[in-house]
Amino acid sequence: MNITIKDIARELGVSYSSISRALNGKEGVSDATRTSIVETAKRMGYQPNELARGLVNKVSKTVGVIIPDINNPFFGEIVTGITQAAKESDYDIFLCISDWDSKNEKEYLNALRKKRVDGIILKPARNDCFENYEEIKIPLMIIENHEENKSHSSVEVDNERGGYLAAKHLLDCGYKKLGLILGREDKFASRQRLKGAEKALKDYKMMLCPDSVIEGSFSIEGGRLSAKALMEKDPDIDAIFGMNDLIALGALQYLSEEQIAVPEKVGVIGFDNISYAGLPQIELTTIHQPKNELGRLLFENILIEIQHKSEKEPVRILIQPELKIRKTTKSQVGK
Amino acid sequence: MNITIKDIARELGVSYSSISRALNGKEGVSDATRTSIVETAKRMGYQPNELARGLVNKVSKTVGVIIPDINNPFFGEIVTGITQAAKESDYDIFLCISDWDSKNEKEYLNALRKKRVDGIILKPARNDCFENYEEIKIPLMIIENHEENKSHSSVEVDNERGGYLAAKHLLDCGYKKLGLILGREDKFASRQRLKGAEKALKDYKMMLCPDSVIEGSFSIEGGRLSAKALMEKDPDIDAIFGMNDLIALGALQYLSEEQIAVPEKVGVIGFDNISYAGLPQIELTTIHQPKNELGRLLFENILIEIQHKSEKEPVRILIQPELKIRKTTKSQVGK
DNA sequence: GCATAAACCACAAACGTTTGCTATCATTAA
DNA sequence: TTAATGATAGCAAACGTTTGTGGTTTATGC
Repeated sequence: MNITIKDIARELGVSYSSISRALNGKEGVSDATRTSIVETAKRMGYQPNELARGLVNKVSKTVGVIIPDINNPFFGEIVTGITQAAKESDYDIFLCISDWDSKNEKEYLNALRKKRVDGIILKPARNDCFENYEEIKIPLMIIENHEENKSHSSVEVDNERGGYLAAKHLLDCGYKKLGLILGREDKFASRQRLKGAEKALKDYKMMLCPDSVIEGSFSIEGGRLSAKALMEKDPDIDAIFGMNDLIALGALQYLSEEQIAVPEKVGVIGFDNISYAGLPQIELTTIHQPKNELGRLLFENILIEIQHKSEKEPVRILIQPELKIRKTTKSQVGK
Repeated sequence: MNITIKDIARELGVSYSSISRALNGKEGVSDATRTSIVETAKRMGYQPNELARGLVNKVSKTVGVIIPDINNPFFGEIVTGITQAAKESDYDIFLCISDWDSKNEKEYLNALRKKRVDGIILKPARNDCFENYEEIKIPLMIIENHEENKSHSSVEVDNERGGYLAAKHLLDCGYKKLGLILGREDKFASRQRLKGAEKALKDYKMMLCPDSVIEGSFSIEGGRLSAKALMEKDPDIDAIFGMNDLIALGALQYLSEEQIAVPEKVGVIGFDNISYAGLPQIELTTIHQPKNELGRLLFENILIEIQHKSEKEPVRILIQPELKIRKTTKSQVGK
């Protein structure tokens, strides 16, 4: 059995309210008793029961993080950023993997409510039914929020701008016919990036034909399959923009299988800049997202929401992405 | 404020003990009151306070997981396996990242104790001071336990066998002079793998010269640096065995920078078989560990320990690794 | 030496549950 | 009709904390 405040009280012959006050640095105990309490608490190996504390304080010093997939390094790095920031504030995090399934997401949301977490950081499994989040009365911080959800705070990269940068780069390289692979798991972010890409094309007086846009899944295998479908439908495509690096990696895999030269015949660009994209064997051109920083921001802002729970306007923090040119695209012409 | 059992009791005019019994499926309430209770509980959106339940039940339905680095896909996949298994048993997991630092590990261990987790799954940050774990009176499941720690259960791959398989494969390919890069973060696993490698060499009447064994860090950059140091010290080395895939990836990076042909001039083998090792651009030969399964086993066994907390002999579960031949080693001669 | 204030500390209620015990009531058997 | 039985339901204590209130001691000033 764990030793409690009462054990210490009995040991020292004082009331247990004094123990609590002494250990929490509150006034109302003399220095003498305080030190003796602190000392014997340490000697007896006392560890406060956070469940009991949480019950009376209504604070659990815990936040929940719901992400779709920890094996996607994009989320891995975000989680790293979150945990680093959390540790500095003595928070612990519940990790929940939704596997891109809103049913799981809902179940986790419920579980976290029962565990009385102070806040939740969430990447929506499906970015369309954010009405679900309304009934949660816990501070919520959303990773890549849907445009129309004005009632929750969020942190995200400027997806439209990222899409613009990617497409513009491809065109600057001299590629003529772009193929896009969207992610079916996150239609919203994908569409924003698509929107940016269309803007870039328009700048160049070009248009996207519907056949050049395809939807696949956010994984290497998904990217491979989609690239295959895309190229078989339209062999003239000479550049592929994958909505995340995993998809781009899959496209690269398909092209290598078909022995299509990259970047000469076909250029490839991704999104996220996961660490493996920088490997010398890969050298994927991509749009960089500052993932660790994103994680920190997420945690720091949920902390603020927790502290000013009452009323605070939701914030929407937008980070600027950066084009990271590597070797899966040709060097830009005329530069 | 969250609605409680008392609110329901007031609403229905029954005592709150009945509410508890009804909602937990215990006997002592008639079917009629039970259904009416269950119904209004749902209607009012009641969510039990798990902190309060934990306080009286002394069970939090929570396990802590302490790993060094979530960005290493090896741990990412283990965590995935753990969370999948945990979800099936309605457990939530606290994720803690020790960053290979035992100070952090200790702090997390303490935090988890305070939060009254039911069990802890832990990859030691330094596999040498396992005495620390003695004082924790919570069921513990160790990932790759130190040989001499007999007092805690563990799950691990047969590291010695894995090292043997790796070295034997290199020799079977015709490589003559092996260089090994150990991981300084996990000296114990590294040494076991080294031991296996030495055994293979002995089978071939060969020996390892001390200069061919170097210690680096478990990261791509660490592998690159170590490979460089190794080859500069002894340019005759024609095969590198990295103690994890990250190190091997770093070695590959160095070799590519120096334009040394892989696998013709130098062969490379890793350990873990992280997903990126199978990419067509990489095709790293490695020793496969069934990471997802490992995660499941870890959770299933901690559950058993939790349930039979009293006295149960610690178990040591050993999984067999498998050689995964790809393209960073020559094809085996005479086969 | 006494009144007053300040400092210290103990008591008890509260947080939201679970659960052993007891009281009530209806049912059944004698 | 009565006593015994069994099913329901309520009471209250407990889990380990925090904290408002009030009581006791000590110091302070006159």
